[in-house]
Amino acid sequence: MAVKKKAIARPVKRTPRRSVLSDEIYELIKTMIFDHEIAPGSRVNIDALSAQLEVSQTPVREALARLESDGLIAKEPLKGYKATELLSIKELNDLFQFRLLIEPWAAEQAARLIDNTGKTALKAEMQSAKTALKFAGENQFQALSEHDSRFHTLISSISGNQTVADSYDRTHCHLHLFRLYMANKLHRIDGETRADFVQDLFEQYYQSESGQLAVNEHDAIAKAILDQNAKAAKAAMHTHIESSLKRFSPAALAVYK
Amino acid sequence: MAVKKKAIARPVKRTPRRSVLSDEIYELIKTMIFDHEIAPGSRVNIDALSAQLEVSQTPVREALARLESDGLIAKEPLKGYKATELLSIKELNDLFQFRLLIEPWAAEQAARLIDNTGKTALKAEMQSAKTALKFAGENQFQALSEHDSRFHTLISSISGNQTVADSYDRTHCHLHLFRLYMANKLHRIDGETRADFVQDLFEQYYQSESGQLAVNEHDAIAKAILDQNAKAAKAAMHTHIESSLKRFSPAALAVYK
DNA sequence: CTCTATTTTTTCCTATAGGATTTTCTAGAT
DNA sequence: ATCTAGAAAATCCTATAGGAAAAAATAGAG
Repeated sequence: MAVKKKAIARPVKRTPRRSVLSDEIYELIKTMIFDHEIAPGSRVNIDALSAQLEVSQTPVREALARLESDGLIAKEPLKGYKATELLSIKELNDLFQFRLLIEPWAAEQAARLIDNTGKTALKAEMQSAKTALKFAGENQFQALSEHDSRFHTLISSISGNQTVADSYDRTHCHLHLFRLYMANKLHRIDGETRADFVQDLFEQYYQSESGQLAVNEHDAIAKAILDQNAKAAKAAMHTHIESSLKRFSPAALAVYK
Repeated sequence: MAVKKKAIARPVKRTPRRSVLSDEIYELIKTMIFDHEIAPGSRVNIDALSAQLEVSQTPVREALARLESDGLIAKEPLKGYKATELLSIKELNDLFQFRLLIEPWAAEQAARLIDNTGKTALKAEMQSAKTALKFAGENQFQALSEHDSRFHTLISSISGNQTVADSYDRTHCHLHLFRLYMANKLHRIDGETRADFVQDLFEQYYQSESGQLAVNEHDAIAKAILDQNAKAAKAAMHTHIESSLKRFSPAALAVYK
């Protein structure tokens, strides 16, 4: 029954403590990489990072270890961590080749195995895509990019094969693609004319006609899956990925030229 | 110029300090999972583990975070880490389905792109397989299992697509298969007759005729790749994986019956 | 002016202590 | 005898300090 009257004016920084801190930090750092707050190839200082995020080093180290497994951070022993570089042309092609091996099959299986819960989720996701198209400029890119990521993850999940779904998630392909986009955006701020050109190429991918085009392709995939037409779903996914690479390639080439 | 005469009788446990400690710990714990020193489904106590390995908690926590990304350890927030369970029948099938998507393509590409360095490595690996067949009993299983793992990793590497090779490595499929084998071996020690039956099924996979069979299939794959016959390499790999699943399935079924 | 060697600084890496949450054990009541 | 409630123990999770190694900077000699 001791009177607990410490009354320390402790800053209320951590409100109710929602979950595990290291998981939060993991997501935070991933977002920082996403947003180029941690630039590709730049070194990641553990002390500075933990100070900036106002946590101890331990959760930061755990998060970095996981990000290293994900291939987003590279560790050089006794030197420190650094963010991985942007995808090279070859790596971009490799990534899309990998997707061609995985995703058409996943779409095919999804068409075969989808249930009512899955159908509802898929319909809702396509609805959000149409909403996204109404935005303009940066918002549209952001919204469509997020839809794109959720769409592909959803299908690999509906495929019912967790191994396949996990292997797809671990490529973090949308994160890599978005980083390429961001790299150009930042170049543009520097006022380089070449970058303007590249930027336009990127915007072709999601915005205006091409944005509509990507959503149309998603629509074709979704329709085939909802109709449980496995063959059509597989073909539509294959076409979509190849188109997607074609839309990306010139932009990527320009970055490395 | 102070006389540094501390002369503490410190135990010489860390000889020359070869590399990074957390990497060492990562490999150590992975081996412990491999060998069922950490049994499937059992809890992993950080305090106990760090005491046992004679290091602090930090490198252990880093290693566990990476193993969680690998899917070998599961973290339940505020409850602790535990080793993942053995593969279920469905997960076993999913894993082999995944391999069917990846590996035949990898073999095909390997046949197209292999250079002299790759050819030398592949020949050497096949030589080691023949040596492995000379062993008996447990040694043979161990040697063939390790050859099997190296063989598949080598081909995915020669394919030239790092994304594909990484995604294959991260499935840790040989580790999972070996854990199934070990589970039976331990059951057998308990003297259960059912386990004896299962054990026999497993030994059919690698030992005696089946051991020879697996190596023969590897030989066919290697020959096709060395001949740079892409189509044959793809077909041979496909056949091999399907055969492999057939050899494993009855054993896995028996475990879960 | 350039190269080398030493000092300084940075940064990783490890160890230990304390707070918070969950689990387990014991005691009491129905 | 069984179930519930409270206390005790175990364990995870976070924070901070100190030691070790490598990188950077500076000073000196050629």
